[in-house]
Amino acid sequence: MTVRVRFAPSPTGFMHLGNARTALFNWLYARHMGGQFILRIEDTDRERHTEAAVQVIYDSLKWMGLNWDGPVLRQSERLAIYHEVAQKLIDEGKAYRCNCTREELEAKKEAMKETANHACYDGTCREKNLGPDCGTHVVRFKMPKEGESTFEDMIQGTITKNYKDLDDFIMVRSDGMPTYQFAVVVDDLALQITHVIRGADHIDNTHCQIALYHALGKEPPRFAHAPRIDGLSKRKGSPSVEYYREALGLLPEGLNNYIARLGWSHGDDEIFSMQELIEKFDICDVNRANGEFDEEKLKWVNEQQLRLVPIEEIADHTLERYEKAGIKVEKGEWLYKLLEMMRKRAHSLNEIVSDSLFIWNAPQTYDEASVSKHFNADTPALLEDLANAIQNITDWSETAIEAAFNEIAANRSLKMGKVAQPARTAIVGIAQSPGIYEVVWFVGKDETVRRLHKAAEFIKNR
RNA sequence: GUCCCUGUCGUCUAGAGGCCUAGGACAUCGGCCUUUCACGCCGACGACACGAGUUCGAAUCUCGUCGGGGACGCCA
Repeated sequence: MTVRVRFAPSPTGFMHLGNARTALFNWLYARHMGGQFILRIEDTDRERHTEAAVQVIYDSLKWMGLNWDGPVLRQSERLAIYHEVAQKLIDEGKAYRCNCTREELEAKKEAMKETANHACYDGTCREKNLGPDCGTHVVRFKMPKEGESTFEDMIQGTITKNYKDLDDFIMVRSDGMPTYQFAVVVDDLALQITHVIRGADHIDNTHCQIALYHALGKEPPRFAHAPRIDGLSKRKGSPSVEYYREALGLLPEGLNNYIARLGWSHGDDEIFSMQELIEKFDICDVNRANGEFDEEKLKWVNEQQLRLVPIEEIADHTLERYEKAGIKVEKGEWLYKLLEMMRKRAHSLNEIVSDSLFIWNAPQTYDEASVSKHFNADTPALLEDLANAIQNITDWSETAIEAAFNEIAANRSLKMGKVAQPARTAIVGIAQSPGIYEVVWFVGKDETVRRLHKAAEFIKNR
């Protein structure tokens, strides 16, 4: 039997990192097993469900590289089926209508909290056999009263619960919409889902759902409940995928790698390509305890990925960012060479772009600390000599540029730092950049010469 | 309150009774490299929650205690 898993988010308007990991685990398991990964949108009820919110899910998944198989299932389009199944269960005496009002329920629940240790529905309508004409009503599932419910979770192991602690949960609301609890089972059955991989907050629900499967005469799928990710909600903006893509400028491989390793591991391995993740991931290897989110490590993992992915991909991710910065670049050898230079030292895609803008934009001002450290009365002459040496270069290569620098340093008996740092400050605006020869090469001969003279003037006029 | 799950360095984890004086990674601290920043390299610090068992032997098995998380919606 081929593995069929699904990711079933409700469109809340942003992709929470916990959800993203659930999606990743499902996707990895499907790809690892040669199975299928289905996307389902849980949009029963809820005013907040907008198309924009649905689009966020698509965008996040696409960016992460988690492609889904087949059409997307929308719960809102399946109301007839839910009603049909509900009716069948009522006819078989496995579900019943309940016309208790919310107020009555509320009161009973309060009363029960005083006397009993749990607050289940008291079963007022359970044996009434109410017909469709009983007024405003919901449909409840008739939960077994005796014994216990047990299942083997692929991550958590054996999980047991007494039926007496389980409720006659509502399957169909009074407005006719199915509840999550009910719709999941109907849909997972329709989609022939074999493995349900989701967050651990659904563990208790699982017993209800398994009871439903049995009532429908079906075998439940296998369940795997992944632990939660802690430490996200306190940080502003950071729980969503968009934040890591935009504000932090991460590579999807970086986020995926980190998120996969949070709660899952493969020996001492830390860095995985997507392909390696698919090969090595197994849902059984996921840990049981909650994990604490650590942005520092995320950044480090991302840095490693920044050095590993194909340079063309780095280009794809930076093109738009350059455009936003007002720079027009095209994919090609020159850009790849630039990105190779930048990726070795950058921590994010954003940094690759922002730290390389000096190539197009001459410094408007000079960093104060760099100025006081590297500019002095002798500097103008030095920079002008250097400008002349560079002006005389005939073959524009890094070797030639290096030779020019060496010549200046030798003539003046200066250590290279005494030449390179003032030059760097003059050309970049700050005394921090990639190797100075590379920098000069990218800035270009004429522009370098211009900037050197300009800085010399600046120092003289101070 | 009731129920469910969970507990190895600050954090992510390796570990499936002897290989563990507990390994790796991030962070931190120190050093090296170097024309700067960063990278990289080397080193240091640092944990089996606690208490009883079982066993020749326990981080690994059992029970209890304490701690952490979750569920108790006509939300998903």
